[in-house]
Amino acid sequence: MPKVNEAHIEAHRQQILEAANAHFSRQVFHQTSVHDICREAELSPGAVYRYFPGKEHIIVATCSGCQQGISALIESARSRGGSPLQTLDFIVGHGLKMLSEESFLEARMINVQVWSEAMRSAEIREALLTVSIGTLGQAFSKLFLKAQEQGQVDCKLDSKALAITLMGIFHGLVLHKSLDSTIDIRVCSSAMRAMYQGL
Amino acid sequence: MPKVNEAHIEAHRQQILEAANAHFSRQVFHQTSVHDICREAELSPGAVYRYFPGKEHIIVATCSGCQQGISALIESARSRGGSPLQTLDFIVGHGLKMLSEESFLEARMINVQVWSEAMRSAEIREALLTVSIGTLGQAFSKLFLKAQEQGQVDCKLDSKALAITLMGIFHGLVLHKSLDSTIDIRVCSSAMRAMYQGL
DNA sequence: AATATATAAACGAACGACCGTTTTTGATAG
DNA sequence: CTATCAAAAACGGTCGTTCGTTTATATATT
Repeated sequence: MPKVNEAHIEAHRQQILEAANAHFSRQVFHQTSVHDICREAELSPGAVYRYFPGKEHIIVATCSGCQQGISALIESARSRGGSPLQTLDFIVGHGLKMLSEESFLEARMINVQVWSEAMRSAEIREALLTVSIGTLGQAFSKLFLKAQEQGQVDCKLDSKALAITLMGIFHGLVLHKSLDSTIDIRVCSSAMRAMYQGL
Repeated sequence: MPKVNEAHIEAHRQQILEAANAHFSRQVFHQTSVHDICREAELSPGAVYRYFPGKEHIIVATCSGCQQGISALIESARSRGGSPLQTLDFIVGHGLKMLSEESFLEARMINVQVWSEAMRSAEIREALLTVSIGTLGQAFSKLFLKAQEQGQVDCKLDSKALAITLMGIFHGLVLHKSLDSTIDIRVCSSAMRAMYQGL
């Protein structure tokens, strides 16, 4: 058997990760065995261990991968242009809509699990701090600062605090929606807007 | 040896739970073995299994126990009296202070773990929904409603939505503080107040 | 062009360690 | 003596991982 091309390797890694994700949304990380993942990916343990050094790395890869939704949302909000407040409204509105979608149920539950894993693994914690808090927080912070310069947000409020609070709301709502998928979180948008738009 | 005193039984259960908590704040639930808990509690497995039917029950008991802080805070806020807004400010202020305390680091981390366990165990999920979201949410909801009746909060906002959002902030901040204990979350109080006090 | 060889990938049974739980045994207080 | 509690060894089972083997294909040789 000749050496397989680089793209094929990445495809296999992706295939394993998808199989892992399929299980992670039904059972928790630590209730999912490597054999489970192998069966789902239709691969032998030997093959899986060729592409990942161990179960821990599969988990870490999963954790890193499940935050692309937020990054993508910010990117699309940025490219839309408009005033800082409009950008914020866009992120809040579409963020809440995204979290409310039925198809995001699995992603939400995995996200909560990832938080727990971060309490254990420094690597996962770093990834979370960089993306989920770093990127998002800085984006929000800048937007609030700009909005304050334009007089659209109360200057007495700390832009950093506003950013942390807004992020907190999102993460909190992810948790609530994971615990009870029947609650409607889209009604929160007006409350969130009241926070930064109360002139 | 005759049957031991009922109070003694509860004392032993508490001792085991404390030993479990000591480990849970350092290692995750599923990384701490029953033997670890036994060693910490200076008890044999046989003794531990006399007071708990299994590891799962120890985890559930821990989960249920780590939400007393919130209930106590609400109770003390209620008994203080004052206007709805004052009560809210009291809860927000003292809640943030509580979360910021160094001694709450372990409790915070365990809390995040509990959320993850709720994705797996219906029993834990129920407990969380009842206390952490039910009790707290209803308390907030009533306070907002009263405040609206008194014209202290914008009537156009949905009191339920305000309650969910405010809870979300708290839970989100628990997560943030667990990931990075250096951040200052007390500055968020003004942002939180702006949300419901923006007349 | 056909065959042989080298090499990389995949398989899957098996291993060893660990974990939650049980059971056996001994100690002790009434 | 008896009933209760605790200690400790041990058990059954599972899990992550390894490794000897097989399979498949690109390359070299004739």
